[in-house]
Amino acid sequence: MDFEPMGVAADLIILTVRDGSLQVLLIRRGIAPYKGRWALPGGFVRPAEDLETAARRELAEETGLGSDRIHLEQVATYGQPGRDPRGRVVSVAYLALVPDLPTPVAGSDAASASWVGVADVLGDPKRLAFDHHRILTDAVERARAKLEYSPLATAFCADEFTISELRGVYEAVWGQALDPRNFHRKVTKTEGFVTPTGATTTRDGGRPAQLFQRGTATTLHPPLTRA
Amino acid sequence: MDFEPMGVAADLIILTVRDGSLQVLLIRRGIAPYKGRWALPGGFVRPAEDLETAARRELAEETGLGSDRIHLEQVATYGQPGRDPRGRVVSVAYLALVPDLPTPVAGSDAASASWVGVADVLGDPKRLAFDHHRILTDAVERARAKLEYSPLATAFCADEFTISELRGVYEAVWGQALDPRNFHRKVTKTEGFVTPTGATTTRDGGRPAQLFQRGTATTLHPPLTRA
DNA sequence: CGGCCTTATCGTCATACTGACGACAAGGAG
DNA sequence: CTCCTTGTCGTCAGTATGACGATAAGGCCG
Repeated sequence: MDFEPMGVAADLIILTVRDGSLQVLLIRRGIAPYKGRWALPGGFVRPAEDLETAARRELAEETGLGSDRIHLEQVATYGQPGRDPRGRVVSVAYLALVPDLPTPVAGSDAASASWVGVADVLGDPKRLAFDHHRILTDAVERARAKLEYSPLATAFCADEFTISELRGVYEAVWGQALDPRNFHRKVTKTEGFVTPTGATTTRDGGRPAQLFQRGTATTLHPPLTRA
Repeated sequence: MDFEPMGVAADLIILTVRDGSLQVLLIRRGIAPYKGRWALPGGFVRPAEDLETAARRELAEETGLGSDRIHLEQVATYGQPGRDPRGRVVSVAYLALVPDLPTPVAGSDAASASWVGVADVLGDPKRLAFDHHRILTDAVERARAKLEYSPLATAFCADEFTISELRGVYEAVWGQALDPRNFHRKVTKTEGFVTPTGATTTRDGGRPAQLFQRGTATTLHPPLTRA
């Protein structure tokens, strides 16, 4: 064994859909380097801790979401020398998709954490500390791609949701309007995507809509398509 | 900065298609731990080295393929405590797709490296050292998935190839026969997938076949479909 | 209460793509 | 020359998609 020891961190890209737009949870750094800049939440992996465990711990610390039901997946690992001025740090990025939280940022240990529109952040490559702009870019692209062929959009929704709410997720993530009628047909006819609960709601206004929950499918055949 | 230093390694899943089957390059370990067992090639990332640079260096050492044209992509990172009995080692896995090499394993520094059928290896969870069985599983699934929506299959082919050779790649990777006529139609009608060179060859026997090279497309719309 | 607004949901139709498979082309082997 | 092998083109029916009309069923307001 002859290796250079390095720091290993888990960084989180926590996405949600709020007010019709895709938003990411960022923290404002209180200390150098990049003091005062926005950054993705994250922290070092502890000695006896698995990578995903570290990511879930950070997620719980930042959002209060300790549930195992939160969708969390590894996106990529970034290890360019010099990406962290403090030393050689390799960062494993995890993507978390959470529903619109009642409590914006509960139990956060970061003094200033807040939801920021993804479009705004991606539009300004200098907004984020470290190489977090690239990490966010990659993570968002992953999320966009996965909506096509997986039922992952439901991870942004509450346990029960209407088809329009689900459509709202697609529109927010893809930044593109979808035809309500074709979307409805596609979603309800794709085996295992959603299952009706039998109940209805009028919370979206207009005619009462059926409520659905996530189905059992893990992939969508055939996929939904972006423009 | 308060972190536990860890070793960071780059491991390679080098895949090729030979004799109609998907094969992976493995080395037989000469030292403990797991002495005598098969393992994925790999090694520690050097202090001033980027992760992908480390992976390309290992690839060149194992196969003699130093070309930038070899397709190399990061798959995932594995960091379970205890996955390496020597200490805390986090491993970043890279998937490499190479054409059928004239020289099987040139310039290898590993005494015994060889191509092994992926199906055989995956069928025996105890064949590989460390958590390499899982890593290989993930990498192969990534490769299978990417053939659907990207022109990546061409990475397994020489610069010029026939449609049947390309089909052979799909059949080997997916382990499934495809209809030659429908495959031909699909590939030649998908914009930017392949471009004819104008030449023909009879190396596959039968009627002379047109030769093609990779096109410029990066994704296939719509994708090819597995069963 | 009745009309209007909003969203939900169903239906139609032309077009595109796919899977199954017939048919013919064009070399090589014997 | 004939057969065998592989390449390439075509046909046809079934399925999915995009565009969009039409109707359903609540809430709101006067």
